[in-house]
Amino acid sequence: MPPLAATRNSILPPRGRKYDQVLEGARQVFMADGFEGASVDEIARVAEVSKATLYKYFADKRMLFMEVANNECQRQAGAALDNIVLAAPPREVLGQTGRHFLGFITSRFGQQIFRICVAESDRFPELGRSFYESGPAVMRAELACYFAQACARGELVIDDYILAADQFGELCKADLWMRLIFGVIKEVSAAEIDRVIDNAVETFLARYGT
Amino acid sequence: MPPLAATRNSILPPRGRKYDQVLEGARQVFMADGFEGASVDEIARVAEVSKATLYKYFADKRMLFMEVANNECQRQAGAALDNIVLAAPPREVLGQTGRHFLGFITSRFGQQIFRICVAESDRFPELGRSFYESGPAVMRAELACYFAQACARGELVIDDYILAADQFGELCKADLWMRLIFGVIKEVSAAEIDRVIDNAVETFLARYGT
DNA sequence: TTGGAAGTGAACCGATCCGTTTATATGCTG
DNA sequence: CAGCATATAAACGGATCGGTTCACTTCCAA
Repeated sequence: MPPLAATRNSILPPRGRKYDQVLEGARQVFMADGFEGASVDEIARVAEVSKATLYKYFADKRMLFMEVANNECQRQAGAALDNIVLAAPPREVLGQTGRHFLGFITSRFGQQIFRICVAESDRFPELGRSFYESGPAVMRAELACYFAQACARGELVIDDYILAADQFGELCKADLWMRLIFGVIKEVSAAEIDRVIDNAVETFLARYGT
Repeated sequence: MPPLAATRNSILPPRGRKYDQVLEGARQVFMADGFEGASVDEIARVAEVSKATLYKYFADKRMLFMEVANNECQRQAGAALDNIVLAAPPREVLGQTGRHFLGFITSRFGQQIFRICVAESDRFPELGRSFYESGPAVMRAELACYFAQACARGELVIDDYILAADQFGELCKADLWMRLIFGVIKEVSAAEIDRVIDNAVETFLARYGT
């Protein structure tokens, strides 16, 4: 599509502020092409905004990227583990949590944000940390919190909640994630997810269950 | 070091062929800067070779990179798990293997090659697969092989060797690796490694031990 | 209506980089 | 010494990209 930019935003009245347009366009392009791969011109085009306007709101490409990344991290942290039922028995909680977790990290979106964070964490040292704090660290804390309560109820026996949470998280990946990241497989079937999660729960409870 | 290229290779007689110089220079630069970050001029400079010579041996930058990556993968696969003693008891074998594995993936080199494979597996679809096959897949197979023998001796009870191997590999990371990749921590202490590995073995044997 | 802020499109600058070319130098072989 | 393949330095072409500038338009509020 060479020119074609004649779509105009005639339908929508004033529409959201230009700032948001830029952010949304940047989100799309960065997610699709990474940091280096994304060109500011393309972002401006997708955002249906002139490059001059873009640079009125964001000092440079790095700042724009950081803003997008932080937004994504926060959004993701929000929808993380709302549905954890602290009173339910371990087997059920672990299964649900694991499935949710695995579902996210194997999603197209989860993969892409991980890719970018890994690739760009040299250029943006804060990016990796920020992502970790608002992503994996949150799940770890929530899970540890649940473990504490389950232990109090005598349903689990754990000395190091944090390490146990880490172990469960890792068990849920069980190579599925590795093969996805490296493109050995393109997607995972529901059956594979079930098998991995069930076995993760089984192994976890073998150690920590009562 | 601006010019400084006056070192000349006077000391070494004919030295390895120019081809190898290029490959070695490319290895250094790619490992340090990634694919996009590495400039061909810098590679030629580090390799102490003219750019024209470089392009006589390699069609383009991508080809050169693939060659470097494949070499690294093979080299790494070789030094993988030579020291696995198939007759030793599980607790010992798992501990040693886990320590070796964790040592590699937390090393500067292991981190860097992982970074590059992740970042560039869009551009080079074969790269990720190649790395996986000659890296994680090898350890998985070796471990599964050991499990089979240990089961035959009644030391372990495992129905799915592959999945068990994956689980152990994941348990060995236990968030340590994640924090490294994202730059949350810069290096891991020996004590942390011991703690993670010991707990990985413990959890694994709780499920599969006899 | 008017004036100023906000937005636009396009051109432009400087820098980087890949890959090629050219003119020269070096070293090996007969 | 002659001849040829190989290597070198340096420059260049073509392309991309980040970021700026500028002349022009649109919109809104006083």
